[in-house]
Amino acid sequence: MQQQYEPLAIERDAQAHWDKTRAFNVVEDRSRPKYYCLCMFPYPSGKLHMGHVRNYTIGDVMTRYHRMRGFNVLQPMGWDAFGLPAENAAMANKVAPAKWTYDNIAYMKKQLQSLGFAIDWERELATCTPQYYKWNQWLFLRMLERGIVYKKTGVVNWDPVDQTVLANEQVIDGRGWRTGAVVEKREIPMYYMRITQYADELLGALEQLPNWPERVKTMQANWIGKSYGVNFGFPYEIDGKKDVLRVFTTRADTIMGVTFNAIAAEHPLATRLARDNPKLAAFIDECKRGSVMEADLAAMEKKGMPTGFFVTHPLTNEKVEIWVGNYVLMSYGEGAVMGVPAHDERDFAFAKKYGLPIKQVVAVPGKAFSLDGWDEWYADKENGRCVNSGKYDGLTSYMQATDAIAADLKAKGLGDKQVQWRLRDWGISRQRYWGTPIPIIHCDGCGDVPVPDKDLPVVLPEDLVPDGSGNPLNKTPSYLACACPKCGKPARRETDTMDTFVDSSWYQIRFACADQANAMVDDRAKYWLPVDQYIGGIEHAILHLLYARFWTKVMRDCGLVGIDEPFTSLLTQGMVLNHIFQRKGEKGGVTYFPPDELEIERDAEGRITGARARDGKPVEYTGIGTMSKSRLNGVDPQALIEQYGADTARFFIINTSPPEFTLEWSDSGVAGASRFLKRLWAFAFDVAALVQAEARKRGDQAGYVYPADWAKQSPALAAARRELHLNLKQAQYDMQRMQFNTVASAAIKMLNALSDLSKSAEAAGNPHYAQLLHEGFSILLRTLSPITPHATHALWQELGFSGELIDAPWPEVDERALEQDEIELVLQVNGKLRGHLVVPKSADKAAIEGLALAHDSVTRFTNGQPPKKVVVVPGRLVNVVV
RNA sequence: GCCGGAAUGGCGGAACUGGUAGACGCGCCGGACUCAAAAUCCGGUGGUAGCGAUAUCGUGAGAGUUCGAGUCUCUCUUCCGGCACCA
Repeated sequence: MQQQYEPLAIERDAQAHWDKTRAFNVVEDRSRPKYYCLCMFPYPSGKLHMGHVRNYTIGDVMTRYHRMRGFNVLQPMGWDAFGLPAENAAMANKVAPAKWTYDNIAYMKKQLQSLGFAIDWERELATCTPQYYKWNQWLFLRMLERGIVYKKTGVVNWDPVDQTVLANEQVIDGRGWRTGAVVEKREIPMYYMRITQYADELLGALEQLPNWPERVKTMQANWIGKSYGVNFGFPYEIDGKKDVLRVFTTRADTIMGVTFNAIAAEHPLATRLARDNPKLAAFIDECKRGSVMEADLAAMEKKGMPTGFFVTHPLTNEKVEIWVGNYVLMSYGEGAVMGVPAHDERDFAFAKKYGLPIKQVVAVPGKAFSLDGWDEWYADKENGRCVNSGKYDGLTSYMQATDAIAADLKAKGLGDKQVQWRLRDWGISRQRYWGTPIPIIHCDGCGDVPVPDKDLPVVLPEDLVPDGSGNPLNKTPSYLACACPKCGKPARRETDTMDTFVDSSWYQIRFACADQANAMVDDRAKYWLPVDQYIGGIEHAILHLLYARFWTKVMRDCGLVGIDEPFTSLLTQGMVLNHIFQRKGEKGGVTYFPPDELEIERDAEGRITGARARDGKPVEYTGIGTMSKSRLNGVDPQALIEQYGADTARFFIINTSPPEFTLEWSDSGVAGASRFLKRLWAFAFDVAALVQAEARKRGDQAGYVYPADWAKQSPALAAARRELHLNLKQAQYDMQRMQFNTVASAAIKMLNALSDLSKSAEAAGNPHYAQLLHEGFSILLRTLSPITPHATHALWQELGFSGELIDAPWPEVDERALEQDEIELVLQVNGKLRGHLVVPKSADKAAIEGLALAHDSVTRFTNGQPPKKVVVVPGRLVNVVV
């Protein structure tokens, strides 16, 4: 072994060893508790970025730590391999998406392996393989049978030049990203998954996820958006036909105050009324156009136009005019709202603007209603009573009146209480090539026919190269042509593919049995599921995590898995940030500069003020932000590993910030991490030499019997050993609560304590000094091993510890090492620190009080007067109150 | 607007159940080694006053509870994230 720290060689050897011994390949073992640690799998975009490295390092620390604690740990890895970027790359490079994707996977896998993650690579999967997506198709068909999948028309972005459907991210300022053509909205048939059927459970079960971050649960709850109210209708007659205008309201108690109704521009009634009203038609057009401009939406002025058409109030039979309002959303509720200006702030503003009547129907005692301006209490649900409301007068408005009014509406057959959700069903059809084929065949005679199970998978041809003008599957007769499974006549295959969120909704389940060719899941899933710890970016807080939860519940209801929730614990890691440097051009353009190519300038206190580029000219410092390609402030993990090694990269990432915080990149911080590992390495070799020399002197190799009472041997040794075990105790606690940065700190402190001891005079001649270093390194290397597995693996052998480090148990704290014969207490007078007091361990409260009161630091402040009170906190402090 | 989170030295951050604020790392300052630089090692490093022991102020602001508050309660400010003409 090299005395020089050469991370690349050390890491290569350790990785080769783990690989050869299949160290991280796991099988079900009921004799041990299992621990399934999963990081969100990467999209194979080409190469790893620092966010990946951080994500997988955090996961690896957890994996290795739990392994040491005796768990049977599964950490798998796979590839979220379908998706749009492959098609874009294909167009740019004229390579098939399949080849591009598989090449990227091969490269990124090498990168992951060079970081030394404890991954079971035998379970590796890629979602773009038929072995995987067959089961997307299979479950799709089961969902179709159960009515969870259904077909309806949906709106898509249509590029009229390329004759293709665009994803939302391909629409820039309302225009196609390639053609610049104004994007049109088109209605096409699509498949939907009835996630709304599970809305209640998806919302309610959030409470049973105590180990999910609060904000993720809140985001999901908002997204699902449950509200209680009443759905009812205003009868009307048009073209000789009777109908009702349905609205949803959370304030049914204010129905008696309705003075108008507003409907969305896209509402069918609006379309009908515009037929004989050109002014209205123009207004509706304006509304539809306006809504495209997302940015203005929030600040948009509330506008409306009367239609001259009246509906009947269901309880008073009064006539109520319909308005078209630009603020009414077609996509929420019924696309129509009742207008109660007296008790809704927005309606109030609308009524004032257009001179509509305002009718108070709720009163709060002691508050006066005025038409002059809005007051918060007008919308008070808690304290109001109904007024001007006929038979409802006097009822407490929200509770009693809502019930009474809903009952009356129900009796008339015009409405009832209803729960309204913001959540929509999940449209999964994508008019794209690089995705899971939807297993449907279109037959002129039989309609849409599901592909029979025996014909699965419907295999996606891998040699097509998209050119941007629509889905290439539509131009591939060999794919399109098929026989109808029902009647046998020639038919046409569906060419839409599934949303890639489908792929990632259940990969965590497939990892349990990735090699199972005959079923979607098998019994092994029962052992491994659910995932004990899931780790990934906050950007997936809503969609991915919600879809995965939904999918798990569907699989449960199909009898495929026995769990309700896929992820027991969730950790959302923070983003990786770096400094941003730029120079503004004469024409206002901005040029960015990579931080590592600049001479950084700092002020007297070390703050960055600016920089100088290689051309000698100044560059402006604009602060920190996420690493991004466009801002050139990304750090390439590959270069980092090549320069410093994986252990340094891992140690820096773990040590610099807690996992959930953002991580600010710092080149000097990386250098610091490297310095620590070099110091560890060099000191370990000194210790190894000393230990071997001692063993030779003793003439036995049998190892050590540590002395029972270190304190008697030497105060310095006892103090160092105490420091060691104190830090171990801290590291243990911090591992449990996933605050890994302080685990790294504890390891540094352990090394500092041992190396300080090596410089003390007391250590030199002490017969137990080598023993303490030996014990110290056995603890230090194990504490550090989840973070920097390679260097610790090599040093474990160098120091002659038995077995392999990855099989060594997590070290145990020796509580006796923490005990002290004398304890230093903090002396406070009136809560302020005034000095320190050393007392024997055995001293009781009275004795401590006596010593404290006699202490100089106290008598200085007491002026001989007796104290009002003395607070003694055992083992901590004495506070004298005067 | 609503919901969630946060605010601690020059910087990242530590302080678990209220009990020595600033651990550890980075940066900075000084020193050693060197012809010199890099690397490495040693020492210092919240502000103010003082040669010093020490005093005093100090965890976004203000109040409160307490012998004692970064930590608990209330009010406010700022920042970050999410959602939102949601009926």
